[in-house]
Amino acid sequence: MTVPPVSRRERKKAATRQAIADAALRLFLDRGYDQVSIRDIADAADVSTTTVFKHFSGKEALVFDQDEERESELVAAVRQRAAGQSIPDALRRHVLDTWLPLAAHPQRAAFADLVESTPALRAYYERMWTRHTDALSAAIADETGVDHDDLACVALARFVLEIPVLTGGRQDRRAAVETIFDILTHGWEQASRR
Amino acid sequence: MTVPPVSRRERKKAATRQAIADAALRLFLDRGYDQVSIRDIADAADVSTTTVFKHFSGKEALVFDQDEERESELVAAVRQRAAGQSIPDALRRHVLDTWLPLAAHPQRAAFADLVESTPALRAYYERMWTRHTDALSAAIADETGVDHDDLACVALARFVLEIPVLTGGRQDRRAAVETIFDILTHGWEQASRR
DNA sequence: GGGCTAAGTTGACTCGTTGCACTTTTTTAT
DNA sequence: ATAAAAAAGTGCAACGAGTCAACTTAGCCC
Repeated sequence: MTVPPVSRRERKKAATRQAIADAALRLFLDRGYDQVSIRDIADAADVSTTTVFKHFSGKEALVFDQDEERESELVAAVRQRAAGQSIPDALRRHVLDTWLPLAAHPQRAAFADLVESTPALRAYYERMWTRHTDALSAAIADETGVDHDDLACVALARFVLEIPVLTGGRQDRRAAVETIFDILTHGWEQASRR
Repeated sequence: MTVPPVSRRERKKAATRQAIADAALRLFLDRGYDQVSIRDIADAADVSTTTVFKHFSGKEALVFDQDEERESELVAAVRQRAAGQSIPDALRRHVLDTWLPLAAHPQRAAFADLVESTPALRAYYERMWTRHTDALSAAIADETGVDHDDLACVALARFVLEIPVLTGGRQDRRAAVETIFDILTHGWEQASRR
């Protein structure tokens, strides 16, 4: 997975970052997002408030600690897809194989509740995904051999990234993902038939 | 359009609201969103900062003064569509006829720049539209005769509401809207064939 | 050991936003 | 018409998020 930090300095840095994230999540789950101030978190992690912001870009980022690398995985899923596989199918596979397991984690229930019940976190969560629209649509356009800002590619990318939000809180997530991809696949085939 | 306020009180209220919105827009276009504080706006409109928040829910809402009634129009476009017209076609008509003229306004250029160049405003703009997902998808589900939380309906609603963001800043907006609806229409027909 | 750099601290500050207590204006009921 | 209720607005103080600049500390490298 992630390479363990080498120097003592980097190890300590990672440790404080983790301490902050842990304290934050514990307090959030305990009291609710809005009832916890940055100062509370800093105190619990035994650091100053400014240090918190040195490690995290804002209060919302404390909740979604393990982001990153999703974008590159997504782009890779398109670029290195099996020969003869269509782009929507490659994305479908990737979503089913990679995103679904994440949502299945057991302790995820309380976490999902927290996000769902806090408007600021809902908004941040949505943006987190759609932020990758440009990278994904560029990859799709490249592989399709069309212009980089081709609208059909942008739309496909955007709609795929909308999946976590749309399927969130459903009982049968797998079926939900399939439903969306049925729509996207047929729409896409039509659009690229020109 | 909007009925003129009846009582003197409502007239005055509307006047101060307008004064605040005008001052805000002027200052924003002049100096940029982040370089203008609520206190600046309050001073320019000659009211107190608390009064500003009595009229607007937050700083971002000052920029998008004329929201509202879009949701009901959208729902009506689906519910009262011409006999024999499919739901995606009705939505396509509504988007082309109602949303495109709005984007064509001349003074809209500087305004669009402001929104585009300010992350907080971009985010607010996107939420503004997707906020209507529930109402629209409920209408679609009703008209289709399926369950209220049918995923295909939610997806269609969401994707339609994504159109302003996706087509923003394109040279030929009309063509862009048509492209998206081509995708959605074909996907939808497939999904509802069960 | 000594200099360099990055992590962390401290405290003051800005800004969005809310709560509270108070005045003024408008509406409504008597 | 007048008193009471309701609504709009004001001023002020406060809170929390986030930034900034100056400083201390600790790990790194020669």
